[in-house]
Amino acid sequence: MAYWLMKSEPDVYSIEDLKRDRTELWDGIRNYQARNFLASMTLGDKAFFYHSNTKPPGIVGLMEIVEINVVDPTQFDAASKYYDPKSSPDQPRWHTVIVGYIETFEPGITLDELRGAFTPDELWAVRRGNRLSVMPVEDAVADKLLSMVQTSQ
DNA sequence: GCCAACGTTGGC
DNA sequence: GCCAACGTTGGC
Repeated sequence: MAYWLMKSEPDVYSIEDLKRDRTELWDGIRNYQARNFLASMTLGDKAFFYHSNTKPPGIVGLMEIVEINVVDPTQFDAASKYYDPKSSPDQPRWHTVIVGYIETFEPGITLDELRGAFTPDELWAVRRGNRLSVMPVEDAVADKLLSMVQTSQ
C-alpha cells in the first residue's frame, strides 16, 4: 500500500465536498507526470488531500483509492475546460482514479508546518515552485504526517 | 494582483 | 532539436 498527495483548489473541490460525496472521480489532470503517478496507483492506496490556492494551503484529510484505470470523461467533452481535442474514445490519453473519503484532519497541516517538518526532498509539496498536483509520499513521511494530526470522520 | 517556476507549443 | 513565446500553477 502506497501513499500519495493530491492537490485540489477548495473553491473547485474540497475535502468537505468529498466528505459529502463519499467518492469522486479525480478529473482534469492534464500533466503527464501527474498522469503517470495516477496510473501507478493501486487499489487501497491512500492519498493525502491538499488544498491549494487558499489560505492557508495545506493537507486537510485522507482519501483511499477505490477505483483505478478510469478514463477521464472530461477529455471528450467539448464544453469542459479539460477537453482535449487530440484525445479519442478509441485511444484516450487521460486516465485517472476514483477516490473515497476516509477522514478530515482537524486542524489540517498548513504549508508552513509542512515546511517546518519536512525537507523539499522528503516532501515534494514543499519544493519551491512545485506545481505537480499528484505526487508520491514516502511511508516514513506518511507515518509522520499521520502522527501530526487529529482526525474526524 | 503579482510574479516565479516551469510545462507546452510552434516556428525555424 | 532548439528555444522564444505563451499559458498555467500556486504561493504570497
